[in-house]
Amino acid sequence: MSFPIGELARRTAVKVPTIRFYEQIGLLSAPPRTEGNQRRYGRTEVDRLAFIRHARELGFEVGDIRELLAMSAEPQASCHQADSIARNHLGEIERRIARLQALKVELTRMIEVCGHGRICDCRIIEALADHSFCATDHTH
Amino acid sequence: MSFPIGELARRTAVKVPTIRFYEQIGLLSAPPRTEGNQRRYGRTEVDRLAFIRHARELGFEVGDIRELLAMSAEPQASCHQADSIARNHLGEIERRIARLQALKVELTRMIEVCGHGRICDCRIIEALADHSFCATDHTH
DNA sequence: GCTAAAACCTCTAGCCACTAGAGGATCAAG
DNA sequence: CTTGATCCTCTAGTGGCTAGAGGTTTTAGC
Repeated sequence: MSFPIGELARRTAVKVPTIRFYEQIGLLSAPPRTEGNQRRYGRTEVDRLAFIRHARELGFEVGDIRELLAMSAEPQASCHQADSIARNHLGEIERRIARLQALKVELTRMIEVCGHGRICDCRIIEALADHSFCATDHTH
Repeated sequence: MSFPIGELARRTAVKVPTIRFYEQIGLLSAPPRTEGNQRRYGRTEVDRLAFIRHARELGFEVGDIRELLAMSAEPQASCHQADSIARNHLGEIERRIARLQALKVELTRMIEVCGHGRICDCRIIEALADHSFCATDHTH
């Protein structure tokens, strides 16, 4: 019914120092303590921490998670905001994918033209030195 | 022929504090100074910094760039190492793309099932709370 | 009841690649 | 010789943890 931090870590697959860190930044509230000052957790914290972990795995930032948690505490409110956070995040991920794919094209091209000889003939170093060799715009 | 840090920043589109930071971590060597202790740069530094910037834009880490710079200083050596750094980096990018695409699938699915009603009916919050709703494995 | 080991505690510092700001010196133009 | 832009160093902050020091509490076995 009441267990220490290591057990919470095992149940949620979140490391012990990370749990303490989440408490420090206010994602988890401070749990009751034993007389000897050790944290004791219950079922509630397992659920909340699993939620946090899952959202982090999906790439949500801590700020987003904070808002999502606040929303889930108000089940009568509109879910419009949750939807909007998720959509923004999706947009961000799509932008990252696009950028990485541009980089991939460029790197592949660079590697293909490598003569596998000496540095002085190598197009990799040359391509890095001169942006004008590039086909795509990979500036931030 | 010899210009201050702001001019180097303008020519390479690298910010002034970043240039000083690169000097601090040894990516750029310390340039000569005026009597009044201000840095003065020349053509060499423009090229080197442009190389660094381009490699960073392509997502290479500072450690990689250090090695690539060392290689470009030895034009007679084999370019095998440069090739290997670039290939590793490409692999890393491909892994990141794959992961982001899995996240995208999951997020899209989450957003589609949002009922646009109240939090208590919203599948976004529910999906975040329970990993078993997920179709793909997006654990690290 | 006692001992030993495992788990817990707090606190500080480190990671990466910068970025921001304070507080002061120097430079170039007019 | 003044003014304003640019330069200097230094410290601290960003995000999301992770690692380690140095010490205390808990728990299991005897």
